[in-house]
Amino acid sequence: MTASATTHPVLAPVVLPPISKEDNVSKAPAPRQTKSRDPERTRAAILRAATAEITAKGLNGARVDTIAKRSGVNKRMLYHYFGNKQGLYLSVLEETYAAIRTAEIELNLEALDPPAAMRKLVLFTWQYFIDHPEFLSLLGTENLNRAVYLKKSKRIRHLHAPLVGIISNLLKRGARQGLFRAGIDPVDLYITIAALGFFYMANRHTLSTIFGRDLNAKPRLVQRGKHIVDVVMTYLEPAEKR
Amino acid sequence: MTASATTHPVLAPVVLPPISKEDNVSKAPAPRQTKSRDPERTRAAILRAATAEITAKGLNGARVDTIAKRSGVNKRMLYHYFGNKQGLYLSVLEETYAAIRTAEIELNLEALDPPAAMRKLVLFTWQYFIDHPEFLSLLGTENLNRAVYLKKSKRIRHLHAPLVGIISNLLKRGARQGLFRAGIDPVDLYITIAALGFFYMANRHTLSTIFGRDLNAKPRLVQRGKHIVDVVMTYLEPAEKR
Amino acid sequence: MTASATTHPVLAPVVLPPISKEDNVSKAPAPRQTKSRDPERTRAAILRAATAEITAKGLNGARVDTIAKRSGVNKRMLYHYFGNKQGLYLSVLEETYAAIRTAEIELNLEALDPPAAMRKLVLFTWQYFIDHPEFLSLLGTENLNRAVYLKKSKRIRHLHAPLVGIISNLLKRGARQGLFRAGIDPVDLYITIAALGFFYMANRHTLSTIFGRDLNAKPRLVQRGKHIVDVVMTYLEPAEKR
Amino acid sequence: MTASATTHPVLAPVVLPPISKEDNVSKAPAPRQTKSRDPERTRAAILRAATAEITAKGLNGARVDTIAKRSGVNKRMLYHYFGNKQGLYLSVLEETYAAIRTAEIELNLEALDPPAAMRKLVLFTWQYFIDHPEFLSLLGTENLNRAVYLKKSKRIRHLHAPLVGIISNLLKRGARQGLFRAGIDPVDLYITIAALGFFYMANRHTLSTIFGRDLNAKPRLVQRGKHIVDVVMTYLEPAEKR
DNA sequence: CATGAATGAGATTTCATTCAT
DNA sequence: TATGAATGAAATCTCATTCAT
Repeated sequence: MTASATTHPVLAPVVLPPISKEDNVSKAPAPRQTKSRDPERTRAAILRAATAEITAKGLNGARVDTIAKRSGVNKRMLYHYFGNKQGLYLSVLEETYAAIRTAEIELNLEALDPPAAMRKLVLFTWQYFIDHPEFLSLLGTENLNRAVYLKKSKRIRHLHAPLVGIISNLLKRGARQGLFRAGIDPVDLYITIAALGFFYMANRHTLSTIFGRDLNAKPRLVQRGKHIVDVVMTYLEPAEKR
Repeated sequence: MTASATTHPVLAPVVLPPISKEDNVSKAPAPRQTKSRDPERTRAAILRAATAEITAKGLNGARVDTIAKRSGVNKRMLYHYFGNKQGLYLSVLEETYAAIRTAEIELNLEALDPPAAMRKLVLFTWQYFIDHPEFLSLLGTENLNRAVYLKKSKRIRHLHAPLVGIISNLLKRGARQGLFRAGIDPVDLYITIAALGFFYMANRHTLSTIFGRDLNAKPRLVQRGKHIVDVVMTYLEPAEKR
Repeated sequence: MTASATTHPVLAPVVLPPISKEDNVSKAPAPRQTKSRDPERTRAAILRAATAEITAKGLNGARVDTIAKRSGVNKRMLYHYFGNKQGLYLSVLEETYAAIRTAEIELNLEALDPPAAMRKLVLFTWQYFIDHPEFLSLLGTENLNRAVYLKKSKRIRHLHAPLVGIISNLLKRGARQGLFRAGIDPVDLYITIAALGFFYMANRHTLSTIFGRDLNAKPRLVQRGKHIVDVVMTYLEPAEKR
Repeated sequence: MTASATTHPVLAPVVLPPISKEDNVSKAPAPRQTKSRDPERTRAAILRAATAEITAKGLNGARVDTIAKRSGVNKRMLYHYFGNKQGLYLSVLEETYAAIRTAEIELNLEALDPPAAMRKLVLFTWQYFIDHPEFLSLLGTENLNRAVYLKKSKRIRHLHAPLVGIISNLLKRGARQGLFRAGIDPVDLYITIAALGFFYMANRHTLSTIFGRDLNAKPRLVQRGKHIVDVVMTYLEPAEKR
């Protein structure tokens, strides 16, 4: 069973709005705002610039000066609001995780029948990775650090209970209706769903090089989406159906 | 269909010998070798230390001084053999890629029937990721760099043709015998096989944190191996079988 | 000859009330005073916080932000009342010197017979150093600066004439009555009296460390007081008595 | 009993050679030594410049750039040899303490009769404070820091046992011969000896200002030396003699 | 009078690389 | 070949002071 083309977000693009597009951050310094005195705005500007810089170059490669310049804010403010580079990084991490977890909840999967809900989740996840390379980069950076920053953040750990609950309910509903295999662990399944998209997108540069294919080409992205749905839905089919 | 326990490398540990174990690199400086005058040995020592340092901290986080100290070799030698830090990184990258590709070829998959060969490949890949965290780290680092170093290396690009050939042959043989679906692309399939293990292992630190599970625990690794085989083999089954 | 215990301020504690105890300055910001509009109070709060911060960390180590926070007063007020950090420091210096000189005059030494008056002065000085570590710190800081701030303050220089007068009278009275040696210079003597306590208290941290004794322990302080009185009174005895 | 003028180090100047004169450190950068490659010399140059800068301005007031410039050494070397500013400060502290303790031992007090030995020690100490203002400054700085650096240094703590031993022996010898009071504690006495000179010299800037006397004037220094000897020797006389 | 965000100058520290020995 | 001291450029971070509100 495959995803129907009409609902496919890559073919019918931008079904799911990007939350914080990297593209919005221009390299040129923002026009001097002559003492804006708007703390929230300043904080947000720094965070936006930091996300772009850190996800592009990693925590070690990112330059505080560059972040300050891009955000159009005095460097000193960066320390005022975030303490130091690491504090800034932690905030970027928290915001970035919060964004995807919030978007997932807003999918409202409870309202759909289990297979449709599952396809929607799988495609959403895939599309999210396409739209948010910064999320992928950040995961890579954080894992290189053995998640030391993530472990410091209480906020992040509490973000994930809802996700597991949603998937768990979905699997139970599906199993009760005889549409899904029984006994599937929601965390295992989520890891598999994420894995199929993450590896492709996060490693698109090396994979494109070693396999001599442009994995970023739009048709390939569409095809990969179908493939992922295919793999997951096949796996979920109850045994008697096979 | 699941992997039989008797062939499972995690249960029957260390079926595949690690090629360049990170563990071998102690943090203490190597015993002074009093003018070793053994170029190959010096080169290898530098490379080993550099692999450990770079995969632990990324290219930007790695310190040239630390690499020199760990390898017990004078810093000047490092520049003598590898030109600069980037050259050293490139060599690390090449060696690391060569190791996995060589190991794959040595699996001798042509000698097995298609499903057995496929299971072997899937489990090998999974086990390799478990044994070689440095490979995962390097991929992460290199993708953060948008594969700029990889693209410079002619050596690496030529390493991958055999892999695609092997998988392609395997799929064709299986399809001819009615054991696999037809029309599966070998690159797509390899990406899926790698994805299912890579994401889990590369992101084990963040995933363990956000889901409150120790993904490094041995029983979970065994279970994940079975899950991956299950997903892949189910996907490969021909339609009429389902 | 030793000080009698009944008049000893350490044994009969808190004979002389502390004027600006460091202890009163809590590290937590003072409760927001919602637009106090009480200039004197504001000034005093700043001065108290500044004394604590500057004497704890020196002029260079003190932070204007910290002083503002501790005093519960806006930073701008600090500049309003004291001009700048140096002006604030100068005010702290003046207040601190004024406090000890005022307390000395209030001893009313003229009313006592010379030996009793001298013992009272010596013990007062010793006790004052115990109760006012901030005074010792400030002297240290100011001398590191070669007294440049002190020299700017007309107020401070005029504070000391009375002290010299009091000691001078005391010595003359004692010599006339045959109780003290003749020809002792009051400034020399005051420096000696202060020296015997100052060095012990100001350097108690280093001295405790290098000699492996806790010089801050109360019994030791009592004993040191006796020792100082002993040294001074022995020195003052007329030659024929020895 | 007073010190005889003929042996007085201020009158017969420089009896005791200064160990590390601040004067030797010129403010102008040392002539570029074109890659001297003499580690000991480099280390010493940094230490000399650091001692001058830190004792003149305190730890917080001292500038790493200035130290580098004055020592004619690349700033980076400072971190190479001493880790950071605090490490450099600790080394300065250790060297400075070691210098006075070494000089004390070289007095060879055991060879003199007790009163002569005591006078020599008292005058040495006084003269040392005159010749080494950097020692006084450093004590002040360190006490402002509550001796946190000193406490870290094992080296310094072991330097002081000999000093206490020497004084202790001296007092015992003197008491046995009926020349000194019995029962005097060597640490108490040393603190008193040091106090009488330290306070005068360390606080000479403030004291000169508030008392309107130039305490740095040579005749006054001579007189103060006599006074200190007088105070100490009077105190040590056995009771029956008085 | 009151607030605390914002600033610029300058502080400490880091690091890949070179070079005298 | 081998050593590790030395370097310059640039990184992160600090701080007294000012200024819009």
